[in-house]
Amino acid sequence: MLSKSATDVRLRKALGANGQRFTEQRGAVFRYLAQTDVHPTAEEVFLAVRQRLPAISLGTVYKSLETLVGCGLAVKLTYGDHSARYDGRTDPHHHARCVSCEKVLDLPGELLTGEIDSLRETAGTFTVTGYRLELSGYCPECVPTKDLLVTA
Amino acid sequence: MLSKSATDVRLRKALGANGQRFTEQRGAVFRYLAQTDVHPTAEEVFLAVRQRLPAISLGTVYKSLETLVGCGLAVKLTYGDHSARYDGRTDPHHHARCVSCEKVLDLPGELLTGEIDSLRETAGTFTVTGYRLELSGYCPECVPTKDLLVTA
DNA sequence: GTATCTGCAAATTTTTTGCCAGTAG
DNA sequence: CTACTGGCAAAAAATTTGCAGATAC
Repeated sequence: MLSKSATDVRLRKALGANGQRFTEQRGAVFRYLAQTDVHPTAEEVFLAVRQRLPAISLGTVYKSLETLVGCGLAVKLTYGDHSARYDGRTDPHHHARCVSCEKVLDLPGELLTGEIDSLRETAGTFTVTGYRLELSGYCPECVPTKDLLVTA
Repeated sequence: MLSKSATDVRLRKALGANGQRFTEQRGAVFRYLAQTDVHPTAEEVFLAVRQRLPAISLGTVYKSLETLVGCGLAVKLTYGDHSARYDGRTDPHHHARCVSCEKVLDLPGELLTGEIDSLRETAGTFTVTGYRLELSGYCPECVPTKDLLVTA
């Protein structure tokens, strides 16, 4: 994990490149995203960041998250039924989502780079700029018994 | 495309297996989903189905779609910013989403079955039950010029 | 006949927006 | 200085829910 100042430097640089300003709020949101691996919702980011910055509002968290996404410092993920989640890791990797507790785990990425390239060809006239791969299933804590798996 | 009656038979069978009843509304929603390839939102399904069944309500469309998903006759997809979309194709295939017009196109599937199996191993103690792969980019109608691609 | 379903409207949930005061550069 | 931002609260958008009457089986 990067130190606070290194994280801030990265943020300032990315914000500057996009004509945006560094603020304490954006710094706190980014610092939280960069050091967690739980892929939090906007609400969860709000609750966490509020402990350090009690005056921050949920609206500001939404605005800050969108700013980070716009600067390429975070990725916005959406899943089946619930609210959007944000991922501070921008290097290529995949996700595994637990259909029971909705937790999202990271998987080692780049495994499919070659396969994606061949799929890109099958896409024909579609211009591919990115992709997303996600496994679904049960995390270790939520694995149901065999019986439940069959009947459910 | 299946005839209306064959589609209905499939629906009745799936509903019955799940202890649910066949209704005109569910039939109309499923028939529409089964014959389109546009991955409509609930609202779009509502507008389309209402032409045949003017009295149907948006709430009923939401309920019907969830019922279909529960019976395995449709898949619910969610994307970056907008509302959920429903896919009546249940055979394995992938999607390509246009980041400009938000259209969702189908891609030939099963190309990655083997790769997913190896990824499954890297998932460790996570029990994989399914996966989703989606390319993002520009559809033929929305491809920006090279200049725009560089600066945007 | 009776449990399930529909239509309607109200309620929830999630996210966005407008506005004025505050602040970064 | 003077845009760009944050806080607040209202609004919008998407989806869910409760209930009384209608309907499938």
